[in-house]
Amino acid sequence: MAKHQITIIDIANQLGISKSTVSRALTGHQSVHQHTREKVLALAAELEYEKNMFSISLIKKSSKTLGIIVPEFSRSFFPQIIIAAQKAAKEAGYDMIIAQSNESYETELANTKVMLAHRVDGVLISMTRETNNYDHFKTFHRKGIPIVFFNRVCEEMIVPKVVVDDFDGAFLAVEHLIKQGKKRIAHLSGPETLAVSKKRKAGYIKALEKYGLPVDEDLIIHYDLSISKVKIYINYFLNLEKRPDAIFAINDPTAIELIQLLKAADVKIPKEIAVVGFSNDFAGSIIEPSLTTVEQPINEIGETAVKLLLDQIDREAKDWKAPTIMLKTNLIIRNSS
Amino acid sequence: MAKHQITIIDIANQLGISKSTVSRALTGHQSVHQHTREKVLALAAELEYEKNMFSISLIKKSSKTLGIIVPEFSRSFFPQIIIAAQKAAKEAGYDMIIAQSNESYETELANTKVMLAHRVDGVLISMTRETNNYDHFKTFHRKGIPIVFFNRVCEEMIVPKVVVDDFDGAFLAVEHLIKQGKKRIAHLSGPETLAVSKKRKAGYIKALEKYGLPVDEDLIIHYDLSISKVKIYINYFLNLEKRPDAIFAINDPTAIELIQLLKAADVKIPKEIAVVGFSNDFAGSIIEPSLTTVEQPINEIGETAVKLLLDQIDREAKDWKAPTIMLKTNLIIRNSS
DNA sequence: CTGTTAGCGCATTCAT
DNA sequence: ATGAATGCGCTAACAG
Repeated sequence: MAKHQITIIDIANQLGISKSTVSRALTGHQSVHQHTREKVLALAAELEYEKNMFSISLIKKSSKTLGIIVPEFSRSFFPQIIIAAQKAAKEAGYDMIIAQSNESYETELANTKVMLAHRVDGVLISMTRETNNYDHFKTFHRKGIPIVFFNRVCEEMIVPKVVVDDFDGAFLAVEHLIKQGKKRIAHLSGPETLAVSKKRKAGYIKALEKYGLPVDEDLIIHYDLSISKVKIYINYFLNLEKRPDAIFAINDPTAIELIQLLKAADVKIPKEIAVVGFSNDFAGSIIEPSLTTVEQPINEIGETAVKLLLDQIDREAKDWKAPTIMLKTNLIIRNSS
Repeated sequence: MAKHQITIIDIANQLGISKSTVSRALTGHQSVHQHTREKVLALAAELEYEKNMFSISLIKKSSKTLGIIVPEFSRSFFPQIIIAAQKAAKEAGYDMIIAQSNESYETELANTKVMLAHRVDGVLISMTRETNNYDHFKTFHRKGIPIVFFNRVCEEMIVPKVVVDDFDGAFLAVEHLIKQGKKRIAHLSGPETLAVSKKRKAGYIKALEKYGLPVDEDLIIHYDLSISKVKIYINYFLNLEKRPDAIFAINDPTAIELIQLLKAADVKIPKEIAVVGFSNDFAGSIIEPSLTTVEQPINEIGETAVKLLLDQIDREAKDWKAPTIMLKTNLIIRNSS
C-alpha cells in the first residue's frame, strides 16, 4: 500500500532549487547559503522528509548498521548485552540488527544470510551450542566484513574476541566450595566443543588440584545444555555410591534447574549438596536457596565488543588486530553454598 | 575497510553475458536458457554472491522488512513475542528489525526514526509506560506505513491491535482469591495511562462487586512500574490499620517483588497475604512460594500481530480494517494464593 | 554558493 | 532468449 515517500526532489521542486542544494543543506554541508538551508530544513520538517538510507548505503557502500547474532535471548543475559551493545553502537552512529539463533546451527546460518543481505558493516557473534562448522563465519571474513566474537567464541578463528575469565571464575567458585568444607565436588559441564566448557572445567580442576582433592572423572559430566536433560544427570549423581557434596554448574540455568530438582528430591542445599552457577541470571537471586554464582560484567562485554568491531571497521585491512579481551568475573556468594 | 562486494556485473563479465541476463537468471525468470541459468547460478555460488538489498529496495520501494518496538526485553515476555513474530514474518519472506525503548519515551521516539530510515514495510508496537503523546506513531500512518499495536496499545488510535482479555484475566484472578476466602484484596496497579492498567483494574472491581465485597480505594494503588518503588507500597499496605489479606499485582515482576518483600517482612504467603500476578514470567515458577498468575498466549500474540500487519501491507489503503483481536488468558494456580 | 552530470546495484521495459 | 537503456533516491565530482 505504501504512499509516495517524500524525496529531496519534492523539496527541490517546491523550493525551485536543485536537488543537489537540497542534499547539501540536509547533510550540513558548508557551502550552502544560510537562507537556503533554513528554507530546506523547514520544508523537510513540514513534509516529514526522511532520508532513504537505501540510496545512501548504495553510494557509500556502508549501511551504518551493525549486526548481532546471539544463541538465544529469552532467559539469559544476552538481552542485557544487546542493550549495552546497541547503546554503544548508537553513540558511534550505527544502528543494530538483532538476530537470535534459538541454539540452532541452521538458524544461525540463516541469520548470517540476513546480515549479508542487509550489508551490515560488521557483526557481533556468540555461537550456538551446536555450531562446529565455521564456514558461514568465514564468509564474513572473505567479504571483508569484520566480526567480533563474544562469550561463545570460535577458538579456531583468528578474530577479535571478548570473553570473561572463565578459568579464573570457575577456580574461584570451586575454591569457595572447598573452603566451605566440600570434598566431593561434581561438575556439570557443557558441550566439549564450547570454549567456555573447557575453560571452566580447567578452572574447576585447577582448584581441586591446588587443594589436593582428587579429580574424579565420575563426577564430571558433559551435557548439551538442554535444560530438560539435567534431570538425567542429577539422578546419576544422587545414585552414585558416594554422592557428591557439591555441584559446580556450567551456567545459571543449569544450576537453577539443579536446585529445583534437588529440592524435589528432598536434598538439603547447601548442607548435603551445595550448588554454584555461572553468569548471575536474574532467576538466581529469586530462587530459594538463592544461587551462589559467578557474575559477568555484562555491560562491559557489550561495550567492548562494539568497540573492537568499530576498531576493525575503521582500520585498513592490512593492519588488522585480533586481540582477545578477557574481562574479570566476580563471585557472588548466596545461600546455595 | 570492506572489500569489493560481488555484483551481477562481475558475474556477467566473467561469463561474457549481459547483466540483465544474470539478473533474470538470479531472480528465476522464465525466459532464460537452462544452460545459461545453470552457469550463472554456479558462478554466483562460487563467488558467494549476495544480492544487494539496498538497490532492490530502492527499485521496489519495499524493504521486505518489518519493525518491532517493545518497551523492554530483559526480564519480561517480550523476547518470546519477538521470537514468535520473527518466525511468522520470516515465513512470509520478511526480515525483522528489533528495537527496545527501555521504557523511555525519548528512546521510543528515536526508535521510530530508525524504522523510518530503514523504510520498514510495517511496524509492530508495544508502547512504553511513559508514552502519552502519539505523534510519532501517527507519522507512520501519514506515510502510509501500517502499524499494529500489541499488549501496550494506544487506545486513541484506530489501528489493528492485539491484546489479551485483561478484564477477564483479572476477574478470574480475583475471583480465585475470593474463593480462597480472601476478603480484603488489594490491587497494585500500573500507570492510569496504560490501557492494561484500566482493564485489569476494571476486572478486579467487577469480581469484588460480583461477590459483594466492598471496593476500598485505600486498597488500590497506581504506580509507575519502577520495581524499586514496590517497597513503598508494600510498606503502606502493611501499615494499614486493616491489612489486606491478598494483593493482585498488575504484572509478574511486581508480584515477584511483592513476594520477596513480604518474605523479608516475615509475612506468611498465602496465609496472611496471598499474591497473584499477571503474565506468567519464568521467575514466577522459580520463586517460593511459586506465583499464581494469569498466563498470556505469548506465541499467539506475536503471530497474530504479524498476520494483522501483513494484512494491512497487502491491502489497498482504501479498505483498511482496524480489528482488535482479544486473546484468551488462562489462570495458573500455584502456591502464592 | 549552486546547478549539472554521473553512478551506486539492480529490475525492468523495450528492442532485437 | 538476450542485450541495451532507463531509473529508483541520493551523493559527489565538476563546472560555473
